[in-house]
Amino acid sequence: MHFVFPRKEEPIFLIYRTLGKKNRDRPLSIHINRRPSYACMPFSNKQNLTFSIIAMEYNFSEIEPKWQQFWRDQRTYHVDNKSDKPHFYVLDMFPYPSGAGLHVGHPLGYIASDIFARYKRLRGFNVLHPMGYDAYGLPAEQYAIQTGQHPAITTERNIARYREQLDKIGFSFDWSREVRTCDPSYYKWTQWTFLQLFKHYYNNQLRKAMPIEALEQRFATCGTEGLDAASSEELAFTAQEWNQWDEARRQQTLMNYRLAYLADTYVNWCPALGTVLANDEVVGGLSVRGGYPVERKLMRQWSLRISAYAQRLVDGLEQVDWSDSLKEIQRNWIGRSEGAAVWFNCTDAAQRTISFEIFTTRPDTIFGVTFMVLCPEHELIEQITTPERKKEVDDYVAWAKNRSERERQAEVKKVSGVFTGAYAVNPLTEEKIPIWVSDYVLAGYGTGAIMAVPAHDSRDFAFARHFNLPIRQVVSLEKDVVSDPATWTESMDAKTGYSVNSGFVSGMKVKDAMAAVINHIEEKGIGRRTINYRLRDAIFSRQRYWGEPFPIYYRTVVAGASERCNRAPNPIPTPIPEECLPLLLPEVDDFKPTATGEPPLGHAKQWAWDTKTNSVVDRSAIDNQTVFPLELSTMPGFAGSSGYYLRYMDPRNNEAYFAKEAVEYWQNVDLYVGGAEHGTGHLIYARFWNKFLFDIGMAVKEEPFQKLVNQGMIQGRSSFVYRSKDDNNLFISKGLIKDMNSVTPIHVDINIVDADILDTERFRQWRPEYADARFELEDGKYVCGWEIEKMSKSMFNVQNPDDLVARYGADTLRMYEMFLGPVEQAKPWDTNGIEGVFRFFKKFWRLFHDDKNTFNVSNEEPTKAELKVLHQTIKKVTDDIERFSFNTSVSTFMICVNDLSSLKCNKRAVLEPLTVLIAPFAPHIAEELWHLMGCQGSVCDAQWPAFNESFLTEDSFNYPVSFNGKMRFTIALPPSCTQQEATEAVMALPDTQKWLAGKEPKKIIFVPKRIINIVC
RNA sequence: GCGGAUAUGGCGUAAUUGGUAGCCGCGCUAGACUUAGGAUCUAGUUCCUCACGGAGUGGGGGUUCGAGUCCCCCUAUCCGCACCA
Repeated sequence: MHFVFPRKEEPIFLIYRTLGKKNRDRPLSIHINRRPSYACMPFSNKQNLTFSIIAMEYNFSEIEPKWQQFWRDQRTYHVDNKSDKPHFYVLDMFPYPSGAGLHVGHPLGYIASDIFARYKRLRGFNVLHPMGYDAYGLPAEQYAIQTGQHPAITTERNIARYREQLDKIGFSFDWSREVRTCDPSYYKWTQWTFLQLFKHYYNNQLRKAMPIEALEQRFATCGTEGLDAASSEELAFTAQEWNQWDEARRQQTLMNYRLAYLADTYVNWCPALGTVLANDEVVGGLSVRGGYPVERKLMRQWSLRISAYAQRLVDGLEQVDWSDSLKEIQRNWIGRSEGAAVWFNCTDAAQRTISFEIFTTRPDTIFGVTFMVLCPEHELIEQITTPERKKEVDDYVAWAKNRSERERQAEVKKVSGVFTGAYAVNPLTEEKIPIWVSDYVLAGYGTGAIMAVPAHDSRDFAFARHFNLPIRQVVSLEKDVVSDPATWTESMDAKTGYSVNSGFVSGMKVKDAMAAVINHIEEKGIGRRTINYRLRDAIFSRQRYWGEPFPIYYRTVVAGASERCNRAPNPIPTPIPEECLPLLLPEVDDFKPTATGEPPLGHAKQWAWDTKTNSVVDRSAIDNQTVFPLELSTMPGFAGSSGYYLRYMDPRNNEAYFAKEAVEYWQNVDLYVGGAEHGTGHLIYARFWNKFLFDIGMAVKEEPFQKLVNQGMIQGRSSFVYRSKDDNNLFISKGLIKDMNSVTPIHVDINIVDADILDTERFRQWRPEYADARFELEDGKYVCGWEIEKMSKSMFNVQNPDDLVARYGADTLRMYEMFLGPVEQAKPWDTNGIEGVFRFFKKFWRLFHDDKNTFNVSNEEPTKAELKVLHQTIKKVTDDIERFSFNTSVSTFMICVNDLSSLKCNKRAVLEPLTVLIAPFAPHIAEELWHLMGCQGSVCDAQWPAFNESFLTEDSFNYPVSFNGKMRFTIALPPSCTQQEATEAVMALPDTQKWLAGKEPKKIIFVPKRIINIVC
C-alpha cells in the first residue's frame, strides 16, 4: 500500500511505502502535483501515522471549518421565543456523555432531525432545535469509585469531547440553550418537580393531580368517606379519627396518597451496583447497565405513583403520531387488563373468618376454582397456616424469598409450592377449597393471590397436574359438551365457547357469563368489576452519588401527649422550602457506600438541614430541634431526562422551570427522534412527568411528543462480549448476535471483569484465540477490535465518526448515513458505499466549476430539459423529507446531478435552487456554493424552491403494452389519448399481431397514463 | 407462550394509491486517459440460455385484466413482553 506524506514548503508529495515503522522514511518516488489542490488527510488508526492523497477539487477540509466558524460568528442557529413565523420544535434524545465518545450510531438520528429542522426553517418556520446532555449516571460514578476521579470532572471532559465531535458534523443546534442534567441551574427544576409530586395526590374522579392540602381538608371534614384517590393501600377512617391523630400519624397517612412517596416496597436490589433499579433497568433478572444479578428486597424507598396515570398513559397513545410498534410496546408495558376483584373467606388458625381479595380476568370460570394460591410474600400466610404445615410453609417461603430474580425467571417452568393446610370458601358454590403458596403468583401484581382454575389456565393446569389437584371443566367449545379433564394434555385458555358446570351461567357464551358473574358478585357485595395494570410505581431512590439530591430532610417531632407512651417519635420526610432550591449535591471524599451500608451521601459532612437558617449545615449539628438529617439517596437517571424538553424552551430562567409565554409559544415537541430502546423507560416517564405538569398548569399539552421517529440502531461490525443466560459463561461474538434471548451483552463478570473494566489479560488466558484482540469500552459493551492488521481501509475507522469526517468531510458523512437505508430500519454499519457519496459531491462540485476548478456559473436561461430535471428533484425531495424518507432523497440528488452533468448544465437558475434543496443534507458545501454564487446571508435562511408542475408536462407518454399482464413493449402516445385511439394505435402495430399469435383480444384494459393490457 | 415488524440481484436498497420489478449506490467486468491511482470518463452487470426466449420479489394457495404491493396458510429472521391470573 502506498501512502503520501506532505512536505512543508513545496507542493510536492513524497510517496512512501509503509512497510512498518522502520521503512517509513524511505521515499519511493516523487510526485508532482498536477491537480489544482490536494489535501492530505490523516488516514490512520492510532498506531500508524500515515497519510493518504486525495484529489481535492472539492476541498471539504477547507470549506467545513470555515462555515462552521461563520455560523458561530453570525449566531445563525440562535432561535428566539418571539417570532411572527409559525413555530416548530425538533428534538433529539440527548446523549449520555460516555467516555467512549460519539460513535457512528449516534449521529444517525441527529442527522435526520437536523435535516428536518433545516428544512422546516427553509420553509419559513421558527425552529427550536436544541441539544444537551443527560449527564448524571452510573458509568461516571463507577469510574470515580475505581479512580477517585470526581464524576463532575470526567463528565465535563466527556461533554467537551462530545461537543467537539458534534460540532464537526455541522448540526444546527442552538447551543445557547444547552442543558445539562447535572447542572444546579437545571436540576433545581428536577427537584422542584419532585416537590410538586410530593405535594400532590391523584384524584381518580377528576382524573387529575390535586394539591395534598385539598386531601387534608377532606380528611378533616369527612375522612375517607367517598374518597377515590390513587393510593398504596385502601384506608378507611373518619374525620374524627383524623382530627385526633398527631402530626406523625397524619403525615404517614398522607404518604399513602402522595404522587412522590416514601414507602417500604419490594425493589430490584442490585448488590453489585449497591443500588435499587427501576423495572425498565432490569432485563431478565440482570441490570441493564453491567449485567449484574438483581434480587427482590423490601426497602424503604421513594417512589413515583406513576400507576395513577396508567389509564391516561394508555389513552394518550391515541393522540400521538408514533409508530404502531412503539405504541404497542407501551401498551404491553402498561398492561391493562379488565376483570374482577373477588373476596374469598377463609378461617385462620383460631377459626376466625378472614377475607382476602383476588383478581381475575376470568370471573366466568369461578365455578371451576379447585384451589387458591398465595404469593410467598402474602401476609395472610402466617395467619392461616395450620400448625402441622407451618414448618414446610416457612421453609418454602424462606426458599422462595432467597431466590434471585434471575433464578426464579430461569426456572419458570419448574412447579413449586406448598399447601397451607387452610381452606377458603368459594363464595358462589360454598365449596371448601385448599389454599396453597407458590411463587408463580407474583406479589407485585393484583393482590398477590389468585383463584386457580386449572382447566382454563395453563399455569394453574401445570400446578394441578404436578400436585394432583382436581381439574374441573367449566368452559366448552360446544354447548353442553364436556370431556374428562384427566385426559387433557393442556388447559383450554381461550375466551371462547360456552360455560358448563357453572350454575346460573351454564350455557351462556363466555362473554355473557363474564358479565353475569360480575353483576352477580357486585349485587352480593363480594366483589367488583376492576382493572389492573402491569405498570408498577417507579422506584425513585438510588443509593448512588452522581444524581440529583432529594430536597427532603427528616424532621423528628415530639409525639403528642396522648401518643407519647406508645409511639416512638417518627421522622417525617419534609420538603426544604422551594425558594432554597437547588439543594446542591455535596462533596464527598469517597464515592462508595459507607461502612454501615448507607449511600455515598452518608460520607458527606455537610449534609443536614437547619430549619432556622434554611441552609445546609454540618451533620454534627443534628439536634432533633432545628437541625435534621437530609435524604441520603439520589434520584435515578430518568429524573433529569423526564422534563428536559420543556426546559429547552426557556433554559436560562432562574425564576421558573420555564416561562408561561415560552411554553405557550412552543407548546410541545413537534418531532422527537431517538432510539426505540427508550420505549419502556424514558418515554413512559417523560409522558407521566408531562401529564403531571399539565395537571398543575405548567405544560399546555397533555402529550409531550407529538410525532416520534425511532431511528434504527446502527450495529457495529465489531465483536461484543456476551454472557450466555444458560451457563453464565462469557463469550465473544463476531458481528451481530442472533438470539439475544439467550445472551446478555456484558462488560462485567466476577472472574474476568471487575466493575466496569475488563481484565483483558485474564480474558485472553481464558480465550487464547483473542490474544491479538484489542478491547475498547463502548456504550456499555466491550468492543473487541478485530485483528488489527486486517483493519485496513474499510475496517479501521468503523466506529468513530471523527475519522470519517477527517477522511471524507461532514457533508459526506451526513449524506452517507442517510443513504444507508430508511432511518427507522436497523442496519449493520459498513463504510463500503461511502465512496459513492463522496464521488457524488465531487460531481456536484464540478457542476459549478470548469476543468481548472475555477468557479463558473452562467446566467443563461435554462432549457426545458434542465428545468424538468430541477423540478422533478424539487418535487421528489420535498415529498421525501415530509415522509422522512431521506435515503430516497439522496438517490434523487444523485439522479439530478447525473442528469445535469450529462446536460452540462451550469445555469444559475437551476443550480441556485438545487443548492437550497441540498442545504439541509449538506450544509457546508451548500453554504460555500451559495456564497460563490454571490448570494447574501446564509443558505440556511434561503427560501425553499417552489415546485412548478408545468415543467414536468410531457408531449407523449410511453405506454407499456402487456399481454395477459406480461409487459412486452412500449408505445408512445399523446397523454390525452383515449381508449379508442390507444386501441387503434396498438392494434395497428406488427408487434401486437406477433404477440397475439393469431388469437383475438378478449378485452383491452386501458388505464390513462399507466398501462395498456391486452387479454387474449 | 403473547404482541409487533420484516423477507426483493453478490451487497445496501428503490418501486408513495394494485399498473413497465430492480431506481440510486457499492462491488464486479471491459475499455479510455494515465509514471501511478483510493482520480476521472465510457459501456456492461437479476438468474438461466450462444441466441430466440423463459423464470423471477422467503414458500404455498387465493382475489384481479393485472399482485413485491390486497386476503388466507406456512417458514425464517429481528424487536418488545413474559408465571401479570
